[in-house]
Amino acid sequence: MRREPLSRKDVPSVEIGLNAAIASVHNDEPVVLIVKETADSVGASDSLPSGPFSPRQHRTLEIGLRSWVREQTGLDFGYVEQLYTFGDRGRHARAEDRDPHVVSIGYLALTHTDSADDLQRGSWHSWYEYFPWEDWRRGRPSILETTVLPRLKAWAQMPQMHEAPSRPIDRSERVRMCFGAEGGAWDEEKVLDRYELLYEAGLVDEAQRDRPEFAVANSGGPQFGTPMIFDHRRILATAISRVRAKIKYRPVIFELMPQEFTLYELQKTVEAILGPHLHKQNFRRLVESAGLVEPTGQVKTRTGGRPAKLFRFRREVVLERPAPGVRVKPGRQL
Amino acid sequence: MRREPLSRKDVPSVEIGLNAAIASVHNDEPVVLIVKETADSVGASDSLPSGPFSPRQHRTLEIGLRSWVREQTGLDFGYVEQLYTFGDRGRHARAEDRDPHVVSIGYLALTHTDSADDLQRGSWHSWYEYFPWEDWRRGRPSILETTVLPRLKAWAQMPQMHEAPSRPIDRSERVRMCFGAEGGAWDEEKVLDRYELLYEAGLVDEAQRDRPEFAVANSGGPQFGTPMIFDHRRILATAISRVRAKIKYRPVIFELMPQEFTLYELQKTVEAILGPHLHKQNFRRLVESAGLVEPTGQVKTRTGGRPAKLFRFRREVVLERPAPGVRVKPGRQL
DNA sequence: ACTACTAATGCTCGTTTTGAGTATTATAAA
DNA sequence: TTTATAATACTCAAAACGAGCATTAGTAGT
Repeated sequence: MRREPLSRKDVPSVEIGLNAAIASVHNDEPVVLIVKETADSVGASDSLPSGPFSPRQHRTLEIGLRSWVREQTGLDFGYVEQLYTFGDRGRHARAEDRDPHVVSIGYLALTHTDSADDLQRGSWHSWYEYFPWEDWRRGRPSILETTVLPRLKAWAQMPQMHEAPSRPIDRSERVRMCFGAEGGAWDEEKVLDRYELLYEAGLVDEAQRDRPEFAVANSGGPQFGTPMIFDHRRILATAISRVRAKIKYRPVIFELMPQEFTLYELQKTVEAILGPHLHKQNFRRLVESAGLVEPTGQVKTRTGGRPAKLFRFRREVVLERPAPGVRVKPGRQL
Repeated sequence: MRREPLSRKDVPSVEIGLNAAIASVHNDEPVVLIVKETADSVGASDSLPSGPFSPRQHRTLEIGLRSWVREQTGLDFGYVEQLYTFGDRGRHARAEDRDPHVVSIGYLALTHTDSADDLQRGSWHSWYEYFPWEDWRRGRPSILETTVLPRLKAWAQMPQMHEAPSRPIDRSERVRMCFGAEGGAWDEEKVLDRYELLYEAGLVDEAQRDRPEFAVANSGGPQFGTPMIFDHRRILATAISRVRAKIKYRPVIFELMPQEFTLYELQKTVEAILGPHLHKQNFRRLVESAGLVEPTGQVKTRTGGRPAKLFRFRREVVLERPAPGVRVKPGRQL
């Protein structure tokens, strides 16, 4: 039968939280803008700039987001895109905690900053404080062998009493899929999948916060990255996944660059995001032949060697090519 | 200064609408599940299955979505993913209409159906009823030359009084970018961009519904596709964009296939989604060498020619490859 | 001024992937 | 048996890619 319009009193209404993962790169280190927020009972937690959406004051969701960020940090950013809408701040948070229910919408913003920009509040933190296992800048991070994989394997071996016997993929398979153990390839885009697996295994602090009944069995501790308030670390993981995927088919990398840059600076920025593994000459061939950049005619000296030509982003490329981006192949090996 | 927690009475709360664009393919025609809904004042409009999210009854957003779809159509689907959260049902709807404010979350579901499946309510409609300019199955659709592009070009020429003089991209550029006029390539993924441009130009009926002051100047009429209730056509456009993009790097196409299928049936399904332009022999080489499928050993006779081997989806491929999908190049020409 | 060092840039080359054919084979229908 | 139709097999050139060597134009030190 057909659904009757709900009367005014029955409209189920919820609060909407807007959250911004604002990413930048500071001398080859990928960073995110963090504010400290006082959560209930515990001390100040790392938090993304965020605030509730109030339709009376904000004409659109994005305007609301920008005004919260401005108020909390003083930053005005350019590029922003919506990431995902999460239905519960901690996925396993118990029902009695959720009244009123909060739905959080995560956004990704990209911005170029240099030391001249002053934040009123908040500070830039490396991504890898929150996701140390994602830091492949100096090769495969040792935390994988010493901590992450052993704990995950132990979890995969645990008897699973309350779960359906015919799960589509079993725990070991999922560990292999997310972390590329035993011959599987490491996929730098699976940041969210890895975080969610660690959450499900009860290893990240947020899992113990949301499900205290598992705290003893699985004490994770700080070696699983710095925790964040509510579901903010999950939003940040989503943001990192999205940037890593998106620079391959959209020219969003230039949102992180100054107006003029050398090709090597561009490569270093890409590598800060994806992990370092690009062949310098081929990278240059790639971005030039794709028409992503054009020389400004200027050069930058004091590079330590031969002066480097300066380039700028060719905005017209979006008119010419269907999927302009730094088209590095998925799943290259390092 | 820091944001104080809002008191219970001040919590700005909104209604959340859950909307499902459920896609399938019925003999090489891409279809979406439509229900008829009575909007205020006008008659029954085409609508996506949808309903409000009520946290008391639905543990997660997705569970809420599934239960509305089941109630309204009797269908249980498998694969679903979130698309986007829209802050206003019609983007330019006037403020006084939005109380309480509705935020709609769009979902994409993919399902295989055959004639044996019976819907309790609702019916399958071709995508192209709503987006005739997207129908490239018989070459470039004539509606582009006869109707869409002339009207858009007229709009691009219009004096733009109230707009900022330094718009980053002007109207003509945007028409060219979205519709590939004058040498630009047609990008089959830009379904949403094209719909939003037509909305902004006041050509689709929804624009006139939301902004009656433009109705006279821009009467669009039914040649711009069948309109839908609220922002449902925008959600459908988002869904089509997403499927068209996603089958290229994730094996979601198999959600639309039966358990066993021939390679040509698979190709026809891909072409139903993307437009028909694939080279048969190369398509076969592509999916086989990517390990996406494996032969079942059976053959299908009465194909009209030589019997075709039957294949099934190799689920293991997601463990092996970082981005398994039908990796057709972006922006191939037909 | 000359030399050593460094990083940018230019170029080559073998391999892989892709696009576009032609040729062959196994059925159903006439 | 013939014919039509599609499935399947194979070929080949062009383009893209990965990896390396070679050259150049600066800086810093003598």
